[in-house]
Amino acid sequence: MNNYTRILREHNLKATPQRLAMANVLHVDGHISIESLYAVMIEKFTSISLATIYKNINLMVENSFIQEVKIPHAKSVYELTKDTHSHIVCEKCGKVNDVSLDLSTIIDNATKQSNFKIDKTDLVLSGVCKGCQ
Amino acid sequence: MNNYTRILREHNLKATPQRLAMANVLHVDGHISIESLYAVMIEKFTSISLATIYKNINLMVENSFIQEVKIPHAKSVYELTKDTHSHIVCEKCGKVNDVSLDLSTIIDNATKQSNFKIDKTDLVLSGVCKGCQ
DNA sequence: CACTAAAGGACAATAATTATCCTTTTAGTT
DNA sequence: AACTAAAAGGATAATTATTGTCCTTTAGTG
Ligand SMILES: [Mn+2]
Ligand SMILES: [Mn+2]
Ligand SMILES: [Zn+2]
Ligand SMILES: [Zn+2]
Repeated sequence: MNNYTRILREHNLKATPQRLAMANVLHVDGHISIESLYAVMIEKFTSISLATIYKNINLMVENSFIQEVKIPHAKSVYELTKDTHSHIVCEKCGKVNDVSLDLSTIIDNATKQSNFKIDKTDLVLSGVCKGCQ
Repeated sequence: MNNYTRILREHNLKATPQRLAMANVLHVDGHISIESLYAVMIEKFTSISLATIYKNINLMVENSFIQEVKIPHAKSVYELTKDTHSHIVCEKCGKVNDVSLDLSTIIDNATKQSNFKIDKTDLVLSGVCKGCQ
């Protein structure tokens, strides 16, 4: 039993071929939009329904197996949940990369300033990647 | 000629009553979703079309007169463009507040790590506000 | 292998956003 | 103030994105 099968089962989700393939695409591509995911999936499952993609994406998000990343002026992408990290997106080519940044000082300041109890950060940096400069 | 009239004209946008009212709502409410904005606007302009709201929102965004703020697990809100700042949203009541945070160190680190030329940050902190704790 | 709940697929329904087309208004210009 | 051209508004159709329904198939369990 592979890794994704186990994780899906832990959330009482059946490990269907479609779901395992989705997990694999997410693993390989890293950050992918719904429409790109569908385009890749339909290669392997010629009759997969877009509804299946949506239903599974939503289930996986609810179970924190994957996460949505909202990108300025672009469609959301999805990724397998991993340790907290930030994102950097290229305004030219749209590439989305991970960046590991320590936001603890920022969170401390924001806590003082707002009196919120903060438990999550979503940081997306925008700019131009090496290749596009 | 009031302030918003002038700003709209600078962008070659006609200062219609609808647009001035929208700007005013954004000024008063701070961060507002399309549907809330429409709900407020229709009080003043009983026959305003939702298409007018969308068309104006899009025009104003294109002209950087306003900005979209994407919120995790919720609909986007819009605000008048002002100095760069971050946002903090309450997961209980949905309230969105501004926070002024110095991200320069973060940007430096991210630049080193990614080799991107960074020109914009979108940071949304999530948590629980004072009133909801 | 048999059984049952869950999931997939086709497609209808809904929600969100944009486009079209005609009328009205704005921002000048006489 | 009346005149005009371009822009914007409103009604509504069209498109796009997402969700729901319903029936068939499959995964997981014994
Ligand atoms: Mn990531
Ligand atoms: Mn703000
Ligand atoms: Zn690039
Ligand atoms: Zn709250």
